[in-house]
Amino acid sequence: MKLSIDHKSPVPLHIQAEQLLRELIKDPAYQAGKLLPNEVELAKKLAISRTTLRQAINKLVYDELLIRKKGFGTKVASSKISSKSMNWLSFSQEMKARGINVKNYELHVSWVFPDESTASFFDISTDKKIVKMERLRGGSDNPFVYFISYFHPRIGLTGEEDFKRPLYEMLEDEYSTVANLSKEEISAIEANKFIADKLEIETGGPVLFRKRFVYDQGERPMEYNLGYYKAESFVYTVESRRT
Amino acid sequence: MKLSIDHKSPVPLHIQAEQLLRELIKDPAYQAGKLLPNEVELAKKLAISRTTLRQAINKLVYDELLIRKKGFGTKVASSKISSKSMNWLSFSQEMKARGINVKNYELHVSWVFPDESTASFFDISTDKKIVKMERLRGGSDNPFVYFISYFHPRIGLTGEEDFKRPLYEMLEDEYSTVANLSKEEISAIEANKFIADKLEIETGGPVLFRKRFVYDQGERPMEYNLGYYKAESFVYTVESRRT
DNA sequence: TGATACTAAATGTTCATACAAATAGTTGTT
DNA sequence: AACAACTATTTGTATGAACATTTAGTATCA
Repeated sequence: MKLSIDHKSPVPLHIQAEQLLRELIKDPAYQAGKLLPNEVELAKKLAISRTTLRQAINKLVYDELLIRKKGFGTKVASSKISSKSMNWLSFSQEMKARGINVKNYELHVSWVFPDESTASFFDISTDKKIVKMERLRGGSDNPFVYFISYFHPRIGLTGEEDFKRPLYEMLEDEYSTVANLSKEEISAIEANKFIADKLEIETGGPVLFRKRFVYDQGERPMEYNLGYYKAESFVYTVESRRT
Repeated sequence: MKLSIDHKSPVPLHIQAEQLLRELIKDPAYQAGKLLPNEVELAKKLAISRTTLRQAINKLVYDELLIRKKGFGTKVASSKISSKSMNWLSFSQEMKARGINVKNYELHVSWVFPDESTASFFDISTDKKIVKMERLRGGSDNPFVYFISYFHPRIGLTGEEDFKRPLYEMLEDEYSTVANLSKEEISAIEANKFIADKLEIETGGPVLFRKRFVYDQGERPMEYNLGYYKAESFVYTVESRRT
């Protein structure tokens, strides 16, 4: 563990300083409430300007890892929150764990032009086609979720893959692409006619809508997933703990 | 609405700039994706240094209200109200951080007999009254969430507390009760007549429903909270990472 | 047509410097 | 002992300057 700054590295100094601080504050003394070295001294020691050092500290303050007190000092925030929920089961695995047998009602793969928001997330242009996958899935009696997935062209999907396999397993095996981070947005919406037909409910009825932004190991966007869940049949659970 | 900086005000310039930007980006043109004026020009126009202006912009970028793109420009991030770290911040604090003024439309505290599931969660009998709090809250124009909270008798609430204060702050200060673990269930449901009336929507319309089971440091149940969010106006966000 | 090279414009990084404001402790006074 | 005034330390605010890097479009050339 290097606790110094490399001025020749292409990595910006404030990023290096931030990482260094993240290591530094693991020290039990700091965890116990000891004040960090003051900014002027620390900047001098690291051979960077106070401005640059503050940039790093600010980031950690934003992230609620550090607390500053004007005229006094900076210390580690006591009870840091970590709302990391483990939600890394695939849909089919998740259902299996609940004792529900997943049935695929529809599966459709196509090449389409991405819309604005999709292109923006992938950071590509809108006039280059990408792979889109649509799936209608559910229990043995009736469908209860409609998925739409878009994949980043970087992955190299052809559209001819075996999408009946668990998706992330296939991506990992065949394309060395591993999902690492998922940002999700859950909301309640009215079913439009299309979705209502698929889920066999009434138009205007409640639907749980989940957007997933999935990133690979390099924090690069890899999948954009939309899920429309029939209300009542799906509950999203989250567990978060103060540590 | 003043869109200029007062250099004589005791309010720091970067705070003023931040507030000014929050107003500025309400402009439909910016909401539609128009780039903000570039930093050098804008700083000159506001008669502050670029460094100070960047400090303000950085704050909004961190709050996910703005998106910067190196070599190109800065624009508004298109997204709705979300509850990113809502898990551990109070509702009002979270809204405040996003520049939304929270209004309390209704507040009602009462002593009631718990129903079966509530009593079961608290592990108490159903013939002992507990404190129930109901709140209708929202923005300046209309309500968008209805909360119902039940508290474990162990806490010792009298029902006479100042519920206008941030809830967890009050519980910590007055009753030494600290929330430590939260289990949540999110689903989409149809609004029944009662909820529809409160949220000013149609009966049967979509509502995002969140159940929270909150535990204290000793993992003992302390609060049971039900939240009914008006659809479209609320998005629940979760971020999870493989570790 | 299509690839390549260039360029203006914008954000990103870094520095040195100065003064303001709050804190916690110390010193002085009653 | 209680209160007030002072002080050293530390973070907060603000400036201006310079150069790096990336982007998106334009111009050039094969």
